[in-house]
Amino acid sequence: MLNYSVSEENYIKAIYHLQQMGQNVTTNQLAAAIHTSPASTTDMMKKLKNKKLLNYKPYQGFRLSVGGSKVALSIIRRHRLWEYFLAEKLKFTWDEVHAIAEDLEHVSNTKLINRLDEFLGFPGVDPHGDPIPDEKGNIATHAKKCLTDWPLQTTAQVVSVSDHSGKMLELLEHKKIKIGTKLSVRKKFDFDGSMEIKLPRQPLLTISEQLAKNIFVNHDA
Amino acid sequence: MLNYSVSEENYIKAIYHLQQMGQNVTTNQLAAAIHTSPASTTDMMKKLKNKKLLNYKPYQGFRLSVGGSKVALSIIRRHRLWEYFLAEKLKFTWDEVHAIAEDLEHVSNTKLINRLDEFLGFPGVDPHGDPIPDEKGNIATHAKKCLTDWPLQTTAQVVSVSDHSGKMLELLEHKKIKIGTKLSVRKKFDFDGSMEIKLPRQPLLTISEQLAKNIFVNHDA
DNA sequence: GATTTTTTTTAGATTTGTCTAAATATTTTT
DNA sequence: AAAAATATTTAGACAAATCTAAAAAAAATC
Repeated sequence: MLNYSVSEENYIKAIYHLQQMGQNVTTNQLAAAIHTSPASTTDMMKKLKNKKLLNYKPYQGFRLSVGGSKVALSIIRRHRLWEYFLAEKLKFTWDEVHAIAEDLEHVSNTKLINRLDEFLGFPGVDPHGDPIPDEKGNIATHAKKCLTDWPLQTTAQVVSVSDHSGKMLELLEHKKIKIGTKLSVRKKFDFDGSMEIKLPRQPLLTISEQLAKNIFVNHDA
Repeated sequence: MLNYSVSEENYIKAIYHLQQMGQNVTTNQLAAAIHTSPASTTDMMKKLKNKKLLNYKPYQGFRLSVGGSKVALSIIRRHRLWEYFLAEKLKFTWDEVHAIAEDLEHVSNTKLINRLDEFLGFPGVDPHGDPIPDEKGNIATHAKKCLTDWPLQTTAQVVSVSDHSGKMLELLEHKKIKIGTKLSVRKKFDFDGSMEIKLPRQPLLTISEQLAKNIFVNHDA
Protein backbone atom coordinates (compact mmCIF):
# COMPACT_ATOMS: atom_id res chain seq x y z
CA MET A 1 0.00 0.00 0.00
CA LEU A 2 1.32 3.40 -1.02
CA ASN A 3 1.61 6.31 1.35
CA TYR A 4 -0.65 9.30 1.30
CA SER A 5 -0.26 12.77 2.76
CA VAL A 6 -2.07 13.81 5.91
CA SER A 7 -4.41 15.94 3.80
CA GLU A 8 -5.18 13.16 1.39
CA GLU A 9 -5.89 10.80 4.27
CA ASN A 10 -8.26 13.27 5.89
CA TYR A 11 -10.26 13.65 2.69
CA ILE A 12 -10.37 9.90 2.12
CA LYS A 13 -11.57 9.23 5.64
CA ALA A 14 -14.24 11.94 5.44
CA ILE A 15 -15.57 10.57 2.15
CA TYR A 16 -15.74 7.09 3.65
CA HIS A 17 -17.85 8.27 6.56
CA LEU A 18 -20.10 10.47 4.43
CA GLN A 19 -20.82 7.81 1.83
CA GLN A 20 -21.83 5.35 4.56
CA MET A 21 -25.14 7.10 4.77
CA GLY A 22 -26.58 7.68 1.35
CA GLN A 23 -25.55 8.22 -2.20
CA ASN A 24 -22.67 10.11 -3.73
CA VAL A 25 -20.84 12.60 -1.58
CA THR A 26 -21.11 16.19 -2.77
CA THR A 27 -18.44 18.85 -2.90
CA ASN A 28 -20.10 21.13 -0.36
CA GLN A 29 -20.80 18.28 2.03
CA LEU A 30 -17.18 17.22 2.00
CA ALA A 31 -15.87 20.78 2.24
CA ALA A 32 -18.04 21.33 5.32
CA ALA A 33 -16.93 18.06 6.92
CA ILE A 34 -13.28 18.91 6.49
CA HIS A 35 -13.55 22.63 7.23
CA THR A 36 -12.13 23.70 3.94
CA SER A 37 -13.43 25.53 0.87
CA PRO A 38 -15.35 23.84 -1.96
CA ALA A 39 -12.57 24.96 -4.32
CA SER A 40 -9.93 23.11 -2.33
CA THR A 41 -12.16 20.06 -2.28
CA THR A 42 -12.49 20.03 -6.06
CA ASP A 43 -8.71 20.27 -6.37
CA MET A 44 -8.19 17.34 -4.06
CA MET A 45 -10.88 15.27 -5.79
CA LYS A 46 -9.01 15.63 -9.08
CA LYS A 47 -5.88 14.44 -7.41
CA LEU A 48 -7.52 11.46 -5.74
CA LYS A 49 -9.20 10.58 -9.00
CA ASN A 50 -5.82 10.53 -10.74
CA LYS A 51 -4.59 8.17 -8.06
CA LYS A 52 -7.59 5.91 -8.79
CA LEU A 53 -8.91 6.19 -5.26
CA LEU A 54 -12.12 7.82 -6.37
CA ASN A 55 -14.95 7.53 -8.84
CA TYR A 56 -15.67 11.09 -9.72
CA LYS A 57 -17.24 12.90 -12.64
CA PRO A 58 -17.48 16.70 -12.48
CA TYR A 59 -20.76 17.90 -10.93
CA GLN A 60 -21.80 14.31 -10.08
CA GLY A 61 -20.32 13.86 -6.63
CA PHE A 62 -17.97 11.06 -5.68
CA ARG A 63 -17.57 7.65 -4.07
CA LEU A 64 -14.41 5.84 -3.11
CA SER A 65 -13.18 3.16 -5.50
CA VAL A 66 -12.38 -0.30 -4.16
CA GLY A 67 -8.78 0.83 -3.69
CA GLY A 68 -9.90 4.03 -1.99
CA SER A 69 -12.06 2.10 0.44
CA LYS A 70 -9.10 -0.07 1.37
CA VAL A 71 -7.07 3.01 2.17
CA ALA A 72 -9.95 4.44 4.19
CA LEU A 73 -10.31 1.25 6.21
CA SER A 74 -6.62 1.23 6.95
CA ILE A 75 -6.82 4.79 8.29
CA ILE A 76 -9.90 3.94 10.35
CA ARG A 77 -8.12 0.88 11.72
CA ARG A 78 -5.23 3.02 12.89
CA HIS A 79 -7.56 5.63 14.36
CA ARG A 80 -9.66 3.20 16.34
CA LEU A 81 -6.74 1.16 17.62
CA TRP A 82 -5.09 4.33 18.95
CA GLU A 83 -8.42 5.35 20.51
CA TYR A 84 -8.61 2.02 22.25
CA PHE A 85 -5.02 2.36 23.43
CA LEU A 86 -5.63 5.87 24.75
CA ALA A 87 -8.76 4.88 26.66
CA GLU A 88 -7.67 1.48 27.89
CA LYS A 89 -3.99 1.98 28.64
CA LEU A 90 -3.57 5.71 29.16
CA LYS A 91 -6.92 6.21 30.89
CA PHE A 92 -8.17 9.02 28.72
CA THR A 93 -11.88 9.60 28.79
CA TRP A 94 -14.12 8.80 25.95
CA ASP A 95 -14.38 12.35 24.61
CA GLU A 96 -10.61 12.99 24.69
CA VAL A 97 -9.45 10.09 22.57
CA HIS A 98 -10.79 11.20 19.21
CA ALA A 99 -8.72 14.38 18.84
CA ILE A 100 -5.45 12.70 19.79
CA ALA A 101 -6.12 9.73 17.53
CA GLU A 102 -6.64 12.17 14.66
CA ASP A 103 -2.93 12.87 14.83
CA LEU A 104 -1.66 9.40 15.64
CA GLU A 105 -3.64 7.80 12.81
CA HIS A 106 -1.37 9.38 10.21
CA VAL A 107 1.68 7.44 11.33
CA SER A 108 1.29 4.69 8.78
CA ASN A 109 3.62 1.90 9.67
CA THR A 110 1.91 -1.45 9.14
CA LYS A 111 4.10 -3.36 11.54
CA LEU A 112 3.53 -0.75 14.24
CA ILE A 113 -0.24 -1.01 13.89
CA ASN A 114 -0.26 -4.79 13.85
CA ARG A 115 1.93 -4.95 16.94
CA LEU A 116 -0.31 -2.42 18.66
CA ASP A 117 -3.35 -4.52 17.75
CA GLU A 118 -1.70 -7.58 19.27
CA PHE A 119 -0.60 -5.66 22.38
CA LEU A 120 -4.17 -4.53 22.92
CA GLY A 121 -5.48 -8.08 22.51
CA PHE A 122 -7.14 -7.58 19.11
CA PRO A 123 -10.04 -5.46 20.32
CA GLY A 124 -13.22 -5.64 18.22
CA VAL A 125 -14.57 -2.17 18.88
CA ASP A 126 -13.20 1.22 19.88
CA PRO A 127 -14.30 3.12 23.01
CA HIS A 128 -17.34 4.50 21.16
CA GLY A 129 -18.46 1.03 20.15
CA ASP A 130 -17.40 1.35 16.52
CA PRO A 131 -15.87 -1.78 14.99
CA ILE A 132 -12.13 -1.91 14.29
CA PRO A 133 -11.17 -3.24 10.83
CA ASP A 134 -8.67 -6.11 10.86
CA GLU A 135 -5.35 -6.15 9.02
CA LYS A 136 -7.02 -7.14 5.76
CA GLY A 137 -9.65 -4.42 5.98
CA ASN A 138 -12.53 -6.63 7.12
CA ILE A 139 -14.91 -4.75 9.34
CA ALA A 140 -17.77 -6.19 11.39
CA THR A 141 -20.97 -4.62 10.09
CA HIS A 142 -23.21 -4.98 13.10
CA ALA A 143 -26.71 -4.18 11.90
CA LYS A 144 -27.14 -1.47 14.49
CA LYS A 145 -30.28 0.59 14.73
CA CYS A 146 -30.91 4.00 16.15
CA LEU A 147 -32.65 3.85 19.54
CA THR A 148 -35.41 6.08 18.14
CA ASP A 149 -36.32 3.28 15.70
CA TRP A 150 -36.22 0.43 18.20
CA PRO A 151 -39.51 -1.32 18.98
CA LEU A 152 -41.07 -0.83 22.41
CA GLN A 153 -40.66 -3.42 25.18
CA THR A 154 -37.82 -5.17 23.33
CA THR A 155 -34.49 -5.74 25.04
CA ALA A 156 -31.66 -3.95 23.29
CA GLN A 157 -27.95 -3.57 23.90
CA VAL A 158 -26.11 -0.31 23.33
CA VAL A 159 -23.49 -0.91 20.64
CA SER A 160 -22.29 2.57 19.79
CA VAL A 161 -22.83 6.29 20.15
CA SER A 162 -22.38 8.78 17.36
CA ASP A 163 -21.57 11.94 19.28
CA HIS A 164 -18.15 11.91 20.91
CA SER A 165 -18.32 15.13 22.90
CA GLY A 166 -17.58 15.56 26.56
CA LYS A 167 -21.08 16.92 27.09
CA MET A 168 -22.66 13.74 25.82
CA LEU A 169 -20.26 11.66 27.89
CA GLU A 170 -21.25 13.59 31.01
CA LEU A 171 -24.93 12.93 30.36
CA LEU A 172 -24.44 9.25 29.57
CA GLU A 173 -22.36 8.74 32.69
CA HIS A 174 -25.01 10.40 34.78
CA LYS A 175 -27.67 8.10 33.32
CA LYS A 176 -25.32 5.10 33.76
CA ILE A 177 -25.51 4.21 30.07
CA LYS A 178 -22.42 2.84 28.34
CA ILE A 179 -21.43 0.57 25.48
CA GLY A 180 -22.86 -2.88 26.30
CA THR A 181 -25.64 -1.61 28.56
CA LYS A 182 -28.93 -3.53 28.19
CA LEU A 183 -32.14 -1.56 28.09
CA SER A 184 -35.67 -1.51 26.76
CA VAL A 185 -37.91 1.37 25.69
CA ARG A 186 -41.08 1.51 27.79
CA LYS A 187 -42.87 4.52 26.38
CA LYS A 188 -42.39 7.16 23.71
CA PHE A 189 -43.96 10.62 23.70
CA ASP A 190 -44.84 12.11 20.34
CA PHE A 191 -44.94 15.63 21.71
CA ASP A 192 -41.17 16.04 22.11
CA GLY A 193 -39.82 12.64 21.06
CA SER A 194 -38.62 11.88 24.58
CA MET A 195 -38.80 8.33 25.87
CA GLU A 196 -38.76 6.35 29.07
CA ILE A 197 -36.23 3.53 29.19
CA LYS A 198 -35.51 0.79 31.70
CA LEU A 199 -32.07 -0.45 32.66
CA PRO A 200 -31.60 -3.59 34.80
CA ARG A 201 -31.83 -2.85 38.51
CA GLN A 202 -32.42 0.86 37.90
CA PRO A 203 -35.50 3.09 38.21
CA LEU A 204 -37.17 4.27 34.98
CA LEU A 205 -35.16 6.92 33.11
CA THR A 206 -36.32 9.66 30.78
CA ILE A 207 -34.10 10.63 27.87
CA SER A 208 -34.53 13.31 25.21
CA GLU A 209 -35.00 12.62 21.53
CA GLN A 210 -31.69 14.33 20.91
CA LEU A 211 -29.89 11.86 23.11
CA ALA A 212 -31.78 8.85 21.72
CA LYS A 213 -30.78 9.86 18.19
CA ASN A 214 -27.14 9.43 19.13
CA ILE A 215 -27.49 6.02 20.71
CA PHE A 216 -27.32 2.90 18.55
CA VAL A 217 -28.50 -0.49 19.67
CA ASN A 218 -28.68 -4.08 18.63
CA HIS A 219 -30.40 -7.28 19.75
CA ASP A 220 -29.22 -8.48 23.12
CA ALA A 221 -26.41 -11.00 22.54
CA MET B 1 4.61 26.02 24.35
CA LEU B 2 3.82 26.87 20.75
CA ASN B 3 3.57 24.30 18.02
CA TYR B 4 6.13 23.83 15.31
CA SER B 5 5.96 22.11 11.94
CA VAL B 6 7.49 18.69 11.40
CA SER B 7 10.27 20.32 9.38
CA GLU B 8 11.02 22.89 12.02
CA GLU B 9 11.13 20.18 14.69
CA ASN B 10 13.54 18.10 12.64
CA TYR B 11 15.92 21.02 12.24
CA ILE B 12 15.70 21.93 15.92
CA LYS B 13 16.41 18.38 17.01
CA ALA B 14 19.35 18.04 14.63
CA ILE B 15 20.89 21.30 15.86
CA TYR B 16 20.51 20.13 19.45
CA HIS B 17 22.38 16.90 18.75
CA LEU B 18 25.09 18.56 16.67
CA GLN B 19 25.81 21.32 19.17
CA GLN B 20 26.23 18.74 21.96
CA MET B 21 29.68 18.02 20.63
CA GLY B 22 31.51 21.24 19.93
CA GLN B 23 30.99 24.80 18.96
CA ASN B 24 28.51 26.43 16.65
CA VAL B 25 26.73 24.24 14.15
CA THR B 26 27.53 25.08 10.53
CA THR B 27 25.19 25.22 7.57
CA ASN B 28 26.82 22.32 5.72
CA GLN B 29 26.92 20.16 8.82
CA LEU B 30 23.24 20.64 9.44
CA ALA B 31 22.30 20.20 5.79
CA ALA B 32 24.14 16.88 5.75
CA ALA B 33 22.53 15.72 9.00
CA ILE B 34 19.06 16.43 7.71
CA HIS B 35 19.62 15.31 4.11
CA THR B 36 18.71 18.63 2.62
CA SER B 37 20.55 21.35 0.70
CA PRO B 38 22.58 24.13 2.35
CA ALA B 39 20.23 26.63 0.72
CA SER B 40 17.19 25.11 2.42
CA THR B 41 19.06 25.12 5.69
CA THR B 42 19.81 28.83 5.44
CA ASP B 43 16.15 29.52 4.75
CA MET B 44 15.05 27.57 7.77
CA MET B 45 17.67 29.20 10.00
CA LYS B 46 16.27 32.62 9.15
CA LYS B 47 12.84 31.38 10.10
CA LEU B 48 13.94 29.86 13.39
CA LYS B 49 15.88 33.01 14.18
CA ASN B 50 12.73 35.08 13.67
CA LYS B 51 10.97 32.77 16.10
CA LYS B 52 13.78 33.41 18.63
CA LEU B 53 14.70 29.74 18.80
CA LEU B 54 18.16 30.33 17.46
CA ASN B 55 21.20 32.52 17.88
CA TYR B 56 22.40 33.00 14.36
CA LYS B 57 24.45 35.56 12.52
CA PRO B 58 25.08 35.04 8.81
CA TYR B 59 28.28 33.04 8.14
CA GLN B 60 28.80 32.43 11.88
CA GLY B 61 26.95 29.20 12.43
CA PHE B 62 24.18 28.74 15.00
CA ARG B 63 23.26 27.51 18.46
CA LEU B 64 19.83 27.06 19.97
CA SER B 65 18.62 29.81 22.28
CA VAL B 66 17.31 28.91 25.73
CA GLY B 67 13.82 28.71 24.22
CA GLY B 68 15.07 26.61 21.33
CA SER B 69 16.71 24.15 23.70
CA LYS B 70 13.46 23.76 25.58
CA VAL B 71 11.69 22.88 22.36
CA ALA B 72 14.45 20.44 21.44
CA LEU B 73 14.24 18.70 24.82
CA SER B 74 10.50 18.35 24.47
CA ILE B 75 10.92 16.67 21.08
CA ILE B 76 13.63 14.40 22.45
CA ARG B 77 11.41 13.51 25.38
CA ARG B 78 8.63 12.43 23.02
CA HIS B 79 11.02 10.51 20.83
CA ARG B 80 12.63 8.56 23.63
CA LEU B 81 9.37 7.77 25.41
CA TRP B 82 7.94 6.34 22.20
CA GLU B 83 11.14 4.36 21.69
CA TYR B 84 10.76 2.92 25.16
CA PHE B 85 7.12 2.09 24.49
CA LEU B 86 7.94 0.40 21.20
CA ALA B 87 10.71 -1.73 22.68
CA GLU B 88 9.12 -2.51 26.03
CA LYS B 89 5.45 -2.92 25.17
CA LEU B 90 5.37 -3.72 21.45
CA LYS B 91 8.54 -5.85 21.50
CA PHE B 92 10.32 -4.09 18.70
CA THR B 93 14.05 -4.62 18.54
CA TRP B 94 16.50 -1.97 19.36
CA ASP B 95 17.29 -0.98 15.79
CA GLU B 96 13.65 -0.74 14.72
CA VAL B 97 12.44 1.76 17.29
CA HIS B 98 14.27 4.84 16.07
CA ALA B 99 12.61 5.13 12.67
CA ILE B 100 9.09 4.68 14.02
CA ALA B 101 9.70 7.13 16.85
CA GLU B 102 10.81 9.70 14.27
CA ASP B 103 7.19 9.84 13.15
CA LEU B 104 5.47 9.51 16.51
CA GLU B 105 7.59 12.26 18.09
CA HIS B 106 5.81 14.91 16.06
CA VAL B 107 2.46 14.31 17.72
CA SER B 108 2.88 17.04 20.28
CA ASN B 109 0.15 16.67 22.84
CA THR B 110 1.55 17.33 26.30
CA LYS B 111 -1.10 15.36 28.14
CA LEU B 112 -0.57 12.39 25.85
CA ILE B 113 3.16 12.36 26.49
CA ASN B 114 2.78 12.75 30.25
CA ARG B 115 0.24 9.93 30.40
CA LEU B 116 2.51 7.76 28.29
CA ASP B 117 5.40 8.53 30.66
CA GLU B 118 3.25 7.49 33.60
CA PHE B 119 2.01 4.36 31.84
CA LEU B 120 5.60 3.33 31.17
CA GLY B 121 6.56 3.91 34.82
CA PHE B 122 8.64 7.06 34.23
CA PRO B 123 11.60 5.36 32.57
CA GLY B 124 14.95 7.12 32.96
CA VAL B 125 16.57 6.00 29.73
CA ASP B 126 15.48 4.84 26.29
CA PRO B 127 16.40 1.46 24.78
CA HIS B 128 19.77 2.82 23.63
CA GLY B 129 20.60 4.03 27.13
CA ASP B 130 20.04 7.71 26.38
CA PRO B 131 18.38 9.68 29.17
CA ILE B 132 14.74 10.79 28.81
CA PRO B 133 14.07 14.44 29.73
CA ASP B 134 11.30 14.94 32.29
CA GLU B 135 8.23 17.12 31.80
CA LYS B 136 10.17 20.25 32.71
CA GLY B 137 13.01 19.51 30.32
CA ASN B 138 15.48 18.27 32.94
CA ILE B 139 17.78 15.64 31.54
CA ALA B 140 20.20 13.44 33.47
CA THR B 141 23.66 14.23 32.21
CA HIS B 142 25.47 11.06 33.08
CA ALA B 143 29.15 11.77 32.60
CA LYS B 144 29.57 8.90 30.18
CA LYS B 145 32.88 8.14 28.54
CA CYS B 146 33.70 6.35 25.34
CA LEU B 147 35.00 2.83 25.96
CA THR B 148 38.14 3.71 23.97
CA ASP B 149 39.02 6.28 26.67
CA TRP B 150 38.29 4.08 29.67
CA PRO B 151 41.26 3.09 31.86
CA LEU B 152 42.43 -0.53 31.79
CA GLN B 153 41.40 -2.98 34.52
CA THR B 154 38.64 -0.71 35.79
CA THR B 155 35.10 -1.96 36.09
CA ALA B 156 32.70 -0.09 33.85
CA GLN B 157 29.02 -0.32 33.07
CA VAL B 158 27.63 0.15 29.58
CA VAL B 159 25.30 3.16 29.66
CA SER B 160 24.61 3.81 25.98
CA VAL B 161 25.52 3.08 22.41
CA SER B 162 25.69 5.67 19.68
CA ASP B 163 25.01 3.56 16.61
CA HIS B 164 21.42 2.31 16.37
CA SER B 165 21.71 0.04 13.36
CA GLY B 166 20.59 -3.55 13.09
CA LYS B 167 24.15 -4.58 12.24
CA MET B 168 25.48 -3.20 15.47
CA LEU B 169 22.64 -4.81 17.39
CA GLU B 170 23.48 -8.18 15.85
CA LEU B 171 27.11 -7.86 16.87
CA LEU B 172 26.31 -6.72 20.40
CA GLU B 173 23.83 -9.52 20.90
CA HIS B 174 26.38 -12.03 19.72
CA LYS B 175 28.93 -10.66 22.19
CA LYS B 176 26.21 -10.57 24.90
CA ILE B 177 26.76 -6.86 25.53
CA LYS B 178 23.77 -4.70 26.40
CA ILE B 179 22.86 -1.56 28.33
CA GLY B 180 23.80 -2.20 31.96
CA THR B 181 26.41 -4.86 31.20
CA LYS B 182 29.47 -4.65 33.45
CA LEU B 183 32.88 -5.11 31.90
CA SER B 184 36.51 -4.16 32.15
CA VAL B 185 39.17 -3.62 29.49
CA ARG B 186 42.05 -6.05 29.90
CA LYS B 187 44.35 -5.12 27.01
CA LYS B 188 44.48 -2.65 24.14
CA PHE B 189 46.41 -3.11 20.90
CA ASP B 190 47.84 -0.03 19.29
CA PHE B 191 48.15 -1.70 15.91
CA ASP B 192 44.45 -1.75 15.09
CA GLY B 193 42.86 -0.24 18.21
CA SER B 194 41.20 -3.54 19.09
CA MET B 195 40.83 -4.51 22.73
CA GLU B 196 40.18 -7.50 24.93
CA ILE B 197 37.38 -7.09 27.41
CA LYS B 198 36.05 -9.24 30.21
CA LEU B 199 32.39 -9.70 31.12
CA PRO B 200 31.31 -11.49 34.33
CA ARG B 201 31.21 -15.27 33.91
CA GLN B 202 32.27 -15.07 30.25
CA PRO B 203 35.50 -15.90 28.43
CA LEU B 204 37.67 -12.99 27.22
CA LEU B 205 36.21 -11.16 24.23
CA THR B 206 37.95 -9.22 21.49
CA ILE B 207 36.21 -6.19 20.04
CA SER B 208 37.23 -3.84 17.24
CA GLU B 209 38.08 -0.18 17.70
CA GLN B 210 35.06 0.64 15.56
CA LEU B 211 32.75 -1.13 17.97
CA ALA B 212 34.45 0.33 21.06
CA LYS B 213 34.00 3.84 19.67
CA ASN B 214 30.24 3.34 19.75
CA ILE B 215 30.02 2.05 23.29
CA PHE B 216 29.75 4.49 26.20
CA VAL B 217 30.40 3.52 29.78
CA ASN B 218 30.29 4.87 33.28
CA HIS B 219 31.49 3.84 36.72
CA ASP B 220 29.79 0.75 38.02
CA ALA B 221 26.82 1.87 40.09
C1' DG C 1 49.00 39.24 0.27
C1' DA C 2 46.83 37.54 -3.86
C1' DT C 3 44.60 33.55 -5.58
C1' DT C 4 42.06 29.51 -5.21
C1' DT C 5 38.88 26.69 -2.79
C1' DT C 6 35.22 26.08 0.25
C1' DT C 7 31.24 27.66 2.59
C1' DT C 8 27.27 30.28 2.87
C1' DT C 9 23.77 33.07 1.12
C1' DT C 10 20.72 34.89 -2.45
C1' DA C 11 17.75 34.47 -6.53
C1' DG C 12 14.46 32.23 -8.94
C1' DA C 13 11.57 27.87 -9.65
C1' DT C 14 8.68 24.02 -8.15
C1' DT C 15 5.23 21.26 -5.42
C1' DT C 16 1.50 20.79 -2.15
C1' DG C 17 -2.36 22.49 -0.13
C1' DT C 18 -4.81 26.20 0.68
C1' DC C 19 -7.58 30.60 -0.29
C1' DT C 20 -10.94 34.26 -2.74
C1' DA C 21 -13.32 35.75 -6.60
C1' DA C 22 -15.22 34.84 -10.94
C1' DA C 23 -17.28 31.74 -14.24
C1' DT C 24 -20.08 27.89 -15.31
C1' DA C 25 -23.41 24.18 -14.45
C1' DT C 26 -27.36 22.45 -12.18
C1' DT C 27 -31.50 22.75 -9.61
C1' DT C 28 -35.39 25.10 -7.85
C1' DT C 29 -38.88 28.41 -8.08
C1' DT C 30 -42.20 31.02 -10.17
C1' DA D 1 -39.54 27.49 -19.77
C1' DA D 2 -37.33 31.54 -18.04
C1' DA D 3 -35.45 33.52 -13.90
C1' DA D 4 -33.41 32.99 -9.56
C1' DA D 5 -30.84 30.49 -6.40
C1' DT D 6 -27.48 27.12 -5.38
C1' DA D 7 -23.59 24.12 -6.29
C1' DT D 8 -19.38 23.29 -8.56
C1' DT D 9 -15.42 24.30 -11.05
C1' DT D 10 -11.81 27.30 -12.88
C1' DA D 11 -8.46 31.01 -12.48
C1' DG D 12 -5.14 33.28 -10.11
C1' DA D 13 -2.64 34.05 -5.73
C1' DC D 14 -0.16 32.74 -1.58
C1' DA D 15 2.65 30.28 2.16
C1' DA D 16 5.69 26.47 3.37
C1' DA D 17 9.39 23.74 2.20
C1' DT D 18 12.13 22.33 -1.00
C1' DC D 19 15.49 22.52 -5.14
C1' DT D 20 19.45 24.25 -8.57
C1' DA D 21 22.45 27.70 -10.08
C1' DA D 22 24.74 31.89 -9.29
C1' DA D 23 26.76 35.35 -6.25
C1' DA D 24 29.14 36.67 -2.19
C1' DA D 25 31.89 35.90 1.87
C1' DA D 26 35.34 33.40 4.45
C1' DA D 27 39.11 30.26 4.78
C1' DA D 28 43.00 27.92 2.91
C1' DT D 29 46.87 27.80 -0.12
C1' DC D 30 50.52 29.30 -2.63
